[in-house]
Amino acid sequence: MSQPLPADQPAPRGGNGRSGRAPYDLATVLDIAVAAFNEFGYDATSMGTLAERLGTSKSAIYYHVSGKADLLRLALERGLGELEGVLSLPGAQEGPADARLEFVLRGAVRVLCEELPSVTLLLRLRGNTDLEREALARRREFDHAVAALVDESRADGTLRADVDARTTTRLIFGMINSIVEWYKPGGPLTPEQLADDVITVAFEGLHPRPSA
Amino acid sequence: MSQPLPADQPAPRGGNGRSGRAPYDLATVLDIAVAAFNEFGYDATSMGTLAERLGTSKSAIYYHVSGKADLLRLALERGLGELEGVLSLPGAQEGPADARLEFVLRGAVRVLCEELPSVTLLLRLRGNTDLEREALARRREFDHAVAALVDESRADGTLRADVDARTTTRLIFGMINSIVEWYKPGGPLTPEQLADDVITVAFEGLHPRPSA
DNA sequence: CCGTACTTACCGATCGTTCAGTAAACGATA
DNA sequence: TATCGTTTACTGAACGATCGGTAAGTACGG
Repeated sequence: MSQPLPADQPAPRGGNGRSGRAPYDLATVLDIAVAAFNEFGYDATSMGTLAERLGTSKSAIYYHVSGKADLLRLALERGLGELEGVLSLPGAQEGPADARLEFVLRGAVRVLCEELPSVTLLLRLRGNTDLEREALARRREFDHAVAALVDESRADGTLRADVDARTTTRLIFGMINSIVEWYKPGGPLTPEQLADDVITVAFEGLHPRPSA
Repeated sequence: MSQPLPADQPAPRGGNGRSGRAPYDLATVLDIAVAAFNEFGYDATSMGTLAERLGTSKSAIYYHVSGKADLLRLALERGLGELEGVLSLPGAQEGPADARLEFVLRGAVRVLCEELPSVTLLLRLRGNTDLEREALARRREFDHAVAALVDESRADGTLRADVDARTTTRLIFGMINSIVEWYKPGGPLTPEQLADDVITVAFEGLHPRPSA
């Protein structure tokens, strides 16, 4: 059960024992679980709470997943997969370094907004277990790829060189990653508009430009 | 025991029962606890782990504090107090809005670096208990004060107006708050240098300026 | 009558916390 | 200086609650 990410089961229709409600599929259980993990924190979320929110018993969850860690694994896989996918897009591999950097940053903002719950979970990991440490390692690889683009852009003269490259990368990621703390999908701010704002603030700063 | 923050007890000297080691004071227990909370997360840190790191028994901790929540409360009080202190400094209350904004942002960076453990704890709260929610409310008040400075600066024309003020404030805070995820005190990067870098990136952006 | 999707009942482990007891140091007294 | 009572700073065992997870049984559609 629940290995790589089935994405969609054949849409079960029948009723369960007690009521006319449709049975849960893995996606539903996962959505509820990730939402709860983000609300209370992974460790502070009990399987009992999850069951309560699903309207079932604790053990019913174990029919769909092998355990609490499995829920975390599936969620992290979704977020990390999408994030890594940005790097393999053509816009991240062709063209001048600063254009690729902007493309990847825009892609990161887009994935953050589209996969908000799972990426939120990913960004709050503490590395307590092997599973968490593996996810953090993959996240760090993504950071390194962006850091490499920053280095290239600095060498090209399209990025300022009076601030340390490492610091620059971290501050920019800090800005982007903080989106998960306040962005509400469906609100007035679209992911595209937010990406524009992030790029504007990151590259041009808060001070008004004569050229802009 | 352990009410507002005694700051320093009269430095006990005697040995305890089992060895020649000096007894712990509240400050030591608090330091170890906050470090562990930041490493594993508050909920994932057990009193047993704390005791192990202190080299004592679980119950010994209860001689110094009333419980796990008390350790959290004391740590949050330290971080919040320092952060709020920045707002009452003269530089935050006199002069043009953009200068006050820069002063507060520099102050926030300084407090983050100086009180790294307690501020880190503060920034990772999920609001599961009344205690946590109260701390989050105080943190939000600080954010609002900065947002007001952003509004003023925009009205003065010293901050760009083509990005939403709320978004601006959040992105800047995202940048600054992310410092707790990677800053190592005692390293080559001093708090002052870091504050300079933050101000540079925030106000002037990553693109090189003709004027700079 | 078989697979699906649960149910109730329960397990051992661990959680934060409490409690009774105590060894060592200190201050006062004689 | 020897003795005594108090305070300080713990120890070790145990508490009830809750944790993640399991075993066995079962209603229902096909």
